[in-house]
Amino acid sequence: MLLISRIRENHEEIIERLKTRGLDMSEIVNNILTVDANARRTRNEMESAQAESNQLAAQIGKLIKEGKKDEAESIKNRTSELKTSVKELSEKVQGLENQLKELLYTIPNTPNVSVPRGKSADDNKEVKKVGEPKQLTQKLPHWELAAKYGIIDFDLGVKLTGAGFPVYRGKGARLQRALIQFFLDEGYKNGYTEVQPPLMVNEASGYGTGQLPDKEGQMYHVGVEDLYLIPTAEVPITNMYRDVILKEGDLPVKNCGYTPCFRREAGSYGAHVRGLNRLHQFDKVEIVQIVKPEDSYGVLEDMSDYVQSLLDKLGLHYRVLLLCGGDMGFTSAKTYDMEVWSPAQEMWLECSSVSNFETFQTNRLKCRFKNEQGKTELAHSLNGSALALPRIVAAILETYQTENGIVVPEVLRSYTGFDIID
RNA sequence: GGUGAGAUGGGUGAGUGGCUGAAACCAGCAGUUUGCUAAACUGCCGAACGGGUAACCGUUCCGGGGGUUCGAAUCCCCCUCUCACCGCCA
Repeated sequence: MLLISRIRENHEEIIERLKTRGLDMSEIVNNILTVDANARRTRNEMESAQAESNQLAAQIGKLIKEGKKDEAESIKNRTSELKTSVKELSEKVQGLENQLKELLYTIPNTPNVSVPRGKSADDNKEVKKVGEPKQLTQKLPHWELAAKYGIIDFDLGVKLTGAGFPVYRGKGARLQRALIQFFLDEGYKNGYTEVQPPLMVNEASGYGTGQLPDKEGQMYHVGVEDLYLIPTAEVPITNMYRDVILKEGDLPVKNCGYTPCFRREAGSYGAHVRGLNRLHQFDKVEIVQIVKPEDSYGVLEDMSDYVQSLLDKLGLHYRVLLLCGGDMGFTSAKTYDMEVWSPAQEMWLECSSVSNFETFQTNRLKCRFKNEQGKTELAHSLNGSALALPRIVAAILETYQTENGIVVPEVLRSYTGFDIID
């Protein structure tokens, strides 16, 4: 949620920035300004009525103590008048403030100045490409390799649960576990504190990171207990800092965590969801940072570099995209996507997304810190996948396939305990 | 699932109708003093919103919502959550 104070001060600039997303929000922004002015004026009226009423109530108390009952009674008439007008005004204020909130919820984050204009993925800017597409003598897609070596069983998952819930077995399961461990160890080496959060969250957490109210349909809902299965570790890990005032010395907060992620992915179908490309349950290691505002863009680059270092170590061909305004998430001010090359499908697969949310999340979360002047100030929040497993597994299987089997990348061997899947 | 207790500021925890935005203690900040990785003493120390250049002023907030009252942390109703004991159980 954008800060109302920022809209008051810089509404022209905000409208301009939002054009980067291909949106014209001028009408809504102007609407907000009117409603806000209205709400403030009404609130002022209400507060002065309350102030008078409070004062009179204090007087009455005093008079009663002094035994001047008659005087007290005469003042009571005036306070009951005030009481009704306070009630009316407060209802009006509440109405206006709700209206304001509704309007604010509809405005996405303002893209940073470095974000390119654009409407769709076609307008994303490739900022880096590392490696070359692997030249393969055999070129089987990962789902065929998975079947050939018996490491991932999609049909069995359908039997147990449904499409999008694969069963990993044998070396497939070990490879999964190796990747998770590798990513967590790398995170630890880079100063991230590991967290094992709950896999279900309550409604308040859903609102905190913005999954609720609009993206309700994306999450699995456990009705009996009214809880949601997490779509990403970002939800519980970021919500740890909901309603928290950090000390300046606590920043930067650097957390990483492995969790399974659950996504309904309603409406997805077709060839691009084949195999591991899109699942309802998948594993991911997430990194989250809470930082001082002036540091957040430097940290975004650090996090992006860190994610790239993982892909480098795995020896995969990848590229880094700076997302254009139209392709960025609602809450992000700047996002880099990392896409890994799938040599058999001959397409790029998104495997990480690193974003700076500035105060968009922390405003709703009320995640603040006390700055040097002793003032509480909203922190900036960032997160990124480091990394999401399925597409990495797909890329590894396809990239390292040989006639003799799939060669395990060097860095994983101490974790897997084997160097070839055959 | 059953029974009982509770929800107060960064933490512990007083407070049963006006003098309480809230005692005390701890933590934190500033200073004084003695000086060796510290003690003693003094002062400050919640948040949000609005107004003012500022000092400052006003309003709201004691789990959430509603009610009684001139006046509610304190009384009444509803909800949520937490804890303890019992039952069940990885």
